[in-house]
Amino acid sequence: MSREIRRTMPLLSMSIVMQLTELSARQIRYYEEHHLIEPHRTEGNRRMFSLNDVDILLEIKDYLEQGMNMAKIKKIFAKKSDPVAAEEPDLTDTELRRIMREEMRQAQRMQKSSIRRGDLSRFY
Amino acid sequence: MSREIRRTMPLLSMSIVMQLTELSARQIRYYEEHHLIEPHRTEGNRRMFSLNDVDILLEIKDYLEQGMNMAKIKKIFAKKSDPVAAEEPDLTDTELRRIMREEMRQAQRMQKSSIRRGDLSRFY
DNA sequence: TAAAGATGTTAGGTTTCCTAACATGGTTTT
DNA sequence: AAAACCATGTTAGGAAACCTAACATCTTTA
Repeated sequence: MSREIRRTMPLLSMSIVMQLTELSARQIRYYEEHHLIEPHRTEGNRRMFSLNDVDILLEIKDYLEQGMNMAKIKKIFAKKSDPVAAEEPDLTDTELRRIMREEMRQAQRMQKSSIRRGDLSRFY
Repeated sequence: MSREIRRTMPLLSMSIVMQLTELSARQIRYYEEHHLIEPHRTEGNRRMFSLNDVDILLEIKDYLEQGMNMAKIKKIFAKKSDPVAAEEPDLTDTELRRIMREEMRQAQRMQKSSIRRGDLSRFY
């Protein structure tokens, strides 16, 4: 049957994606600006999202809540879709510096959290 | 996770249901009038359909293409959702007569088609 | 020929979405 | 500390999609 629902079919309007993800329209459009999603467009230029888009948005939301910034998140997705080309990123200087900063922050966070998780406090 | 997509979640706007089913908006609204579907409404009164609604619409379309009329189709769905109460239908006389007519026509069709399938023509 | 059924079409109004711009409150950078 | 940047909010003006209600049309039935 061709009546199957594919993850990439553009089925969903802005409003329901907002509901499903609990993101604002502004946020969703902003992430599109950064090419993290590329929703389909109707003839009348309205965005139509796929279930896949929703998944990506939820992932983005998760990263943001963990304190990552756009630059870092972009890098993650770039690595996912093409782990090789991700070695030599074509990012602006500013973005690069941001990423490195974020990288360090993440490292710190990992330390802290793993201490909590593993309860290594006895070593201090 | 509550991130699961349920068949009954009202996710789909009119336009994409039109695409998925190849029915006109007029038709879809008409079938709603006859209570074959009951799409959810947004705060702004726009219909939102579930995947389940789409299935039902496709089923309706199928029946229509087989030559059934609304009255018959309604009866089929009534029987499905409540096979017992379907015994004593509270339909208008007109609808009832329509159904009986349709019933006979279906009987004829069944005969014809089963003849073709089983190739009983040798008995004639 | 008139009634009923199923769908098309049109009109006028409302909701949802669009882009573009400016506003804002944190962070960085200088 | 001032300037720049990031991520998001907000607003304005316009267009697309949708709504209901009514009338039109074509088939089938009475």
